Order: sequence, then C-alpha cells, then structure tokens
Amino acid sequence: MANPNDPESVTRGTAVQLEKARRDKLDRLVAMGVDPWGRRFDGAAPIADIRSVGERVAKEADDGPAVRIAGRIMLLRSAGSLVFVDLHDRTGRIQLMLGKKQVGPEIWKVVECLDLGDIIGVDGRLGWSKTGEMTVFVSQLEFLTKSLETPPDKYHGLVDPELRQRMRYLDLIHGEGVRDRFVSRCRIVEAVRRVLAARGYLEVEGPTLQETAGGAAARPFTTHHNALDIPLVLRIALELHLKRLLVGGMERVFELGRVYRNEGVSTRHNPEFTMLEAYEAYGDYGTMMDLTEAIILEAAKVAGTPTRFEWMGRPVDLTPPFRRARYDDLLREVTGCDPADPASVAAAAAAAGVETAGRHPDVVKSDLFEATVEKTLDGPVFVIDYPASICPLTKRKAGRPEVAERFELYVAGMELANAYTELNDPDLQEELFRTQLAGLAAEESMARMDTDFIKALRHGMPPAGGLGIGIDRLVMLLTEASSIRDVILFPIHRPRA
RNA sequence: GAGGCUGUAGCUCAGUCGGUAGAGCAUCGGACUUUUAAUCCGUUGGUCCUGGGUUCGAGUCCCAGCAGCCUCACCA
Repeated sequence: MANPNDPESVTRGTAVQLEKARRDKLDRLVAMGVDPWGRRFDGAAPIADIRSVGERVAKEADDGPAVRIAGRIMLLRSAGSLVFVDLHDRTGRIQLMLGKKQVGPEIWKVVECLDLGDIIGVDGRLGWSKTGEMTVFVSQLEFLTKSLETPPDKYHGLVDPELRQRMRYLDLIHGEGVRDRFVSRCRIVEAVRRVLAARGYLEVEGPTLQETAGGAAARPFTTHHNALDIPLVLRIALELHLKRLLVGGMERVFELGRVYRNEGVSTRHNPEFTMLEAYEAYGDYGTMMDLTEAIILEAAKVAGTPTRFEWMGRPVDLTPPFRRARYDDLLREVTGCDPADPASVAAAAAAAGVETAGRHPDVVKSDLFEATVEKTLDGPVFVIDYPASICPLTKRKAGRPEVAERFELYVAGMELANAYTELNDPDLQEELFRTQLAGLAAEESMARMDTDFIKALRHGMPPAGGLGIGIDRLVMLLTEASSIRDVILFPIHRPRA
C-alpha cells in the first residue's frame, strides 16, 4: 500500500521502482569508471561453437580451453560470492560461473551491478560445473550494455500476443521458437532467390508508387505527391511492370517485394505483405507449375520442413509432383453440378447460399467454387483452367476462348500461388480492361485500364508464363504457423489508446 | 463488417455471494563458492482498460466505448 504521507509514493509505481534499481547500478558502474554502454568487443566465438568444443572437454578437467563470448544475461543465480549466469547469443545459451575470488575485487564490483537483460563479454576457461553443466569459468568481464527495463517473466516469457508483436524484440529474445521461425523465413527467401537465379532470372524492382493500381483485385492505399501535385496509389501487385520488362527483352525477371492492400486484417491478411512474381518468356503456365514446385521444395528443404506434416489441422504432403486438377472437374465432383451449364451452376450456387441475382455466370461460378471446393483442398494441388471471364490478364486456351490457362495452388484450403499463361494480345487486353463484368464493383476487378501497359503490349510481349507466390503464406506453411502475424516481424496494429 | 472470449503489479496469473487487492517471478535487504525457473527469511510495488449507471458500498452486476485474440465473411 502506498503511504499517503510519503510524497514520493505517489509516483513510485513498480516500473519506476524497477528502473530506479537499474539506474542505481548504472550510476555505480559509471562511478567506478565502467562505460555502461560499452564498445566494440572483438573475438567472441558463437556459443554454439563453444558448446561443440566443450563436448570434448573432460568432465574433471580444470585446464579447459580459453574462450571468449558475448551475449545477453538471461538468468542470474547468486550463491553468495559465486554467481551463475545463463548467457545468450544468436546461436545458443551457455552457463557462466563468476566467483568472487576467481575474478578479483575490481570485476566483482561490476558483477554486483549485473541485472537480467544486461549484455556482457567475458573471457574464461571452458569446463563443467560440479553438477555436470557445461560452464565458462570467467576470469575477465567486460560490461557491454545496461538494460534499463525489466525482462518478462523468466519462466513464462512474454505471452500476451499483442505485446509479443508490439515488442517483437522481446519476443525474439524470450519466445519459444520465435527467432527460429524468422531465421527460417530468411532462409526461405534466400532459397526462392537461389532457385530463380539458377534458372537465369534477373531480380528487378518496380515502382511501389503508381498512378493506377493494377494487376490484382484489391483496394489500394492512396497518397499524394506534393511537388508533382498528383494523387498516387501504393501498388497492389507487381504484374504489369514486370510484363513491361518482358517487352523490354528481360526475358526472365522476378520481383520479391512488398505490396499493399487496403483491406481487412486477419490471421491470413496483413495490409502489407510480401509477394514474389516471376515471368518467363517463351514459357506458359505449365512452365510455372514446374517452377512453383521447385521453389516450394527448395524452400521446404532449407526450412527443415518435413515432407508430410499437419497444418491448420489438415494433412499436407509435399511429395512431388503436386496433384493437378481441372477447375470444372473439381466443381463437378464437389457440387454435382454441370460446370458447362450456367443454369446447373446457378442452381448449385443457390443451394450453397451464393448470391446469383444479376451477376455474371462466371462470377457466380467463381463464388460457388470458393464457397464449396476451396475448403476441401488439402493439397498441395494445382487447380488448373479457370473460367476465362474472371481472368482478364490471362491467355485463353487454344480453340477454347471460355477457358483461361491459369492455375492456383492450394494447400490446406488456402491459396498459395497463382499463375497464368500471360495474355499478350494488346487488342484483347484493351477490350478486357474496358469490359467491366456485370455484378463486380470496380475495386473487385483486376480489369483496370492501364493505357501505358497496353501501349507496351502493342510493341510485342513474347508469349510467357507468369507466377505469383504469397511469401508470407509460404513461410506460414513451411514453419507450420497458424497466423500471418507469426511470420511478419512487425504486423499492423491499432495505435495504443 | 458480424459473433464469441479476454483486459487486475514490470511479466505470468488468482480474486468465491457485491464488503475497499492476492500469489509466483522480478526489485530491494539478509544467508549461502556449484547453481539450473537455485533455495531460505524479510521487503517494496496497484488509474483492477476507459467512461457512465445500479448500490450504503463495484475488480465483481448493467450500459457504452477502447484494445487484443479467435471464428466467420472478403482477399493473397
């Protein structure tokens, strides 16, 4: 209970008290001539390496190899004039022992100023404690950085999901498997680039600020350029500029970057997310299926993902080749309707609760597919050959103008990749841009007029295959994460009240 | 956008029937030269998410709002 007679007690919350204790120690360090914010510390070995050396040190040896390490103090156990420290670096954790007699009075005064979360560098000999724990017996200590904040509960860590995301730095330190997952994300992204580079693709960077948000069906973020005094939007896809590069003779290009969609937030959606799009001249959607498999398999390898596992409670088997199934066939199997007969599709749609009134038959079909078939796809499965009218950027199948050469890759009911044989007929492209599908709001359509893009196509874009992969979702799959927030370091949040 | 759940100390959580706030960790003080979430004794620390309402009295009941999580819808 705060003492009302004590004027200081009003401002003395726990947090204030905890910080004061740390600042007192900081002042003591300064008073004894120790810089609490440290300097360059050369020659520290990764703790993981030290540990493998330690395995070869005899248990009773008191002349183990000299080692030098640096890291953060995760646990402190004081037994009088003997202090045990669990030190963390990016590679692992190891125990230190600091003895009053062993380190001498100068260093011991520094030891008395250590708190959980402080960063130190030490020299010592590697060996084993009496209770059989691999230990660095410290002889020298260099104070590197003071922590002024109390770390989370040393046993439970940071549990509150909101705090974990807002204070990701703490989550990375204390969260079980959190750092491993983000390391996996780095490895996966590296693998994606490696697979594409090996096939002769060039990585490029298109504009993120655009006049027209094209290449996908989504609401863009809007902004304004002051000097030019023009409205701009943030890109929602990479497609149209990469295709311009195909026209420009960069026959194999990809971009791996951020796109922005001004839409809902959920466990599968963040307003900014990372997309891969790759385009290969003289290929088609079949080429892209092979590429997709190659990328996913290599990514799974570097992430250490098993071939068979469960994700979102559903079985996934990454054994190649992935299953391929026609859109219409799946629709027929699941709903029993005749996909070629709009009346039959409409009846099935009505039965599934899909709105049909005043809507284009292919939109109804697409909604029916999403409402019934998608959920059933454990995958991975390439769904191929989509209704042409919902694919305004896709080449039609030879002799079958109602079918588009497009595939989407589904895993556990979630769309992971989307690819087509690219439409390169400028006249047809312009017509598709002009034709707004009945029952579709402008923002729901991919068919946004981009006259500059049409102009590029008129100069001749080679026949090509194009592929898009949602990298965040790929990472979710391969690290078995159930929320996109677990694979994005800093997901969006409402400002704190 | 709809529904459900949650919000109490720096962190993790209790809080019974409505009677003025509890634990563990952390902090501070003490004991300890072999600890492992060290242990033991003592200590400090509260805008009970915010604002209303009911009541003699609200962490608790009611209403509204804010934030988070989950499910669904849309999308990738």
